[in-house]
Amino acid sequence: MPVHNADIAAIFEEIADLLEIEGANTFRIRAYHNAARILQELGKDVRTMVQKGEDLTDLPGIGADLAGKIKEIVDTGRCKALDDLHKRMPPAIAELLKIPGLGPKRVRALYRELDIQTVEQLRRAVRNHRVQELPGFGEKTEMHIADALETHGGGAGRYKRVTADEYAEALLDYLSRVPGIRRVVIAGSYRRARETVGDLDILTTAEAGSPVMPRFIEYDEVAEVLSHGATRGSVLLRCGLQVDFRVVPEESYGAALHYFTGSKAHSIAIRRLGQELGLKINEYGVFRGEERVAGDTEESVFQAVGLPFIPAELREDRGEIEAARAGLLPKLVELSDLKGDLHAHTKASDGHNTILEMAEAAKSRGLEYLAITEHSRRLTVAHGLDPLRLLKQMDEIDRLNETLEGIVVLKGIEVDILEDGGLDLPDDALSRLDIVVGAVHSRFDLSRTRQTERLLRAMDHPHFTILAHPSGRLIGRREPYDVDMLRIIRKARERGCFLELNANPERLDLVDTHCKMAKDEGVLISLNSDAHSTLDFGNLRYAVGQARRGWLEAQDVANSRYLSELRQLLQRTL
DNA sequence: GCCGTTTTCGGCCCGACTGTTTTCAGTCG
Repeated sequence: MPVHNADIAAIFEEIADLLEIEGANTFRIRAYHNAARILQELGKDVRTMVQKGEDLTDLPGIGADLAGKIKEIVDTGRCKALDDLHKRMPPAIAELLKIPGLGPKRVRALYRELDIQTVEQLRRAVRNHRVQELPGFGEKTEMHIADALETHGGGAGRYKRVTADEYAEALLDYLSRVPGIRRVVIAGSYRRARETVGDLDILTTAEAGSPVMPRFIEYDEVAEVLSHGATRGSVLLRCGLQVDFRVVPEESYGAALHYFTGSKAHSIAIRRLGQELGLKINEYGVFRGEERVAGDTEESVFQAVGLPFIPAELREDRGEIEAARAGLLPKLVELSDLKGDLHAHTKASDGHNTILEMAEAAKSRGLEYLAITEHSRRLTVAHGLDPLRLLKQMDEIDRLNETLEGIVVLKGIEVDILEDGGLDLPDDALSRLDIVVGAVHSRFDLSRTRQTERLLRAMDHPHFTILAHPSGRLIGRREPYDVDMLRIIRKARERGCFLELNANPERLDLVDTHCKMAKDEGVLISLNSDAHSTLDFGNLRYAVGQARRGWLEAQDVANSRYLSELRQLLQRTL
C-alpha cells in the first residue's frame, strides 16, 4: 500500500487530537497539526523523498522526531506513537472533538467521569441527563450538546466558493444598507480565494450607535444565532453556512482585516515577528506597550514588522513571509492579464451556444482569442466530434474569422486520452488544429503507475498542446486520480506543453500547490474557462484566484500572451 | 515537538463569548 501525504497527515491529526484529550503540551499538539498541514500542502510525495533519502528536517516544522515518524509510517504503514495512544485511549474518542462545544477538556471529563467513548454513548448520556451533573457542565451546556448531536453527521462541511458567493453577495448587499455602516468586507478563506470555504468571516466598521449587530442577527436568512456580543456575532444561515461577524473601530480596520483574513498559520507567524520586535499585534492594531503604532490599514501592519504588503491569496505561511522579506514576492496574475481562452465548447458537442455567440461573449470579456475545443468521438454522451464533423467545424471557423473583428477563433479539440495513452482522433485530423487539449474522461481508477504512464504517453504525441483538468477531481464529489504530478509537469516542460487550470468551479484543477510546482519547474499554465455557455466565461475569475494562490504571475500563464506570441509558443519542438 | 541575529533551553499569538462561575475555564476563531 503506497503511503500518501494525506495518510501521514491523518495520522498526525489523530495523534494531535488524542494528545489534546490527554492534556498534553499545547505546543506539542500544534507541532503535529502544523506538520499535517505542511504535508498536505507540500505538493510532492514525501514517500518519494524518503525513498530518495532526502532530509525531511529541511521542511519547515519538521524536526528530527517527526521526520523519524514520517519515515516509520512510509516504511511500515504504522506509527508506534499512535498505537501507544490507542492503548491508553479508545480510538473513537477523537470523534467527540468534532462536536461543536466539545473541546479536549470536556471530552476528557466525559470519558473519565462517565466512561463515554463514542458519539452514541454521549447521545444516551445526554438523554438521561447525566451530563449536566458533571462539574463544569450544566443544563445549558447539556442542551447545546444535545442540539449539536442532532445536527452532527449531517455536517455542514465546506462550501464550494461559487456556492458561498451566492449567499455572500446577498448578505453583503443587505449589510451595506444598514444605517451608519462604513465598511463591509468578507475576510477569511473566502478572501484568500480558497476553492472551498467553511464559513464566511465578515468584517465591518460603523459609526457610533449604528445598529449593525442587531441588524446582522435579524437577517432573514438566519436560521440560528450561535452567539452575539457587542463586537462579535455568529449565526447559521438556513442553508447551513456559518457566518462570523465582527465590528471594529475604524482605526483598527487594517489590523482586523489582516487578522480575520488569516490564515491562522500566517497570522501566528506575523504576530511572532511582531513579538521579536517588541510589538503586540491583535485585531485592534499593532502596539508598543500601550501605544498603537499601526493598524488602520493592512499595509501598516506589514510595515510594522518590516514587510511589504502580502496579497491575501499568499497568506498560508508557505514561504510568503520569507519571500516578502527578501523582496521576492510574485506580482500575481490578474483577470485583466488574460488575453484569451483555450478551452470552450459549443452546441456541436455538449455546449449551449454557437461559435459566434461564444466568440462575442469572450470578446465582451476583453479576450482577443478563443479556442473552440469540442469533445472527441469517444465521448458519445457529449456528442463528441469524429474527424468529419471536426473538419466541418474547422471550415465554419475559417469562414467566421473572416467576418469577426476584435477576436480570433482558434481551431481546437478536447480529445479523449484513451486508456493506453493514445488519442481519440487520428494524427492527420489533430495536425490541422491550432490547439489540442487532451483530457481523461474514463478509467479514473488506474494504478498510479499506469495512470501516469497513460498521461506521459499522451503528452508525447507531437500535436498535444494542453493537458486539461490534470487531476480529474471534482470538488467534494470525486477524488483526483492517482498520478505522479511532478513527472507530468516535467514531461510538459520537456515537450513544451501547458497544463490547464480549469476554471469550472466544480473542478479548479490544477490545485494551488501544483500550480506552484509547475511554475517552479518552468511550465506554463493555461487558465481555461471550459465554457459550455456564454455565461461560463465568468468562471475565469475563480481560476485567477486559484492561480494567485499558486503564486502564478502573468508570465507563468500561457493565455496572458498576445496571440502572435502564443502562436510562437505553440511552435513545438518535435 | 520545533526552533535559534536573545541558539541546545525556554520560549511558543491573542481576544470574544458563553456558561457556570463568584473571578474564570472552556471553546472557538
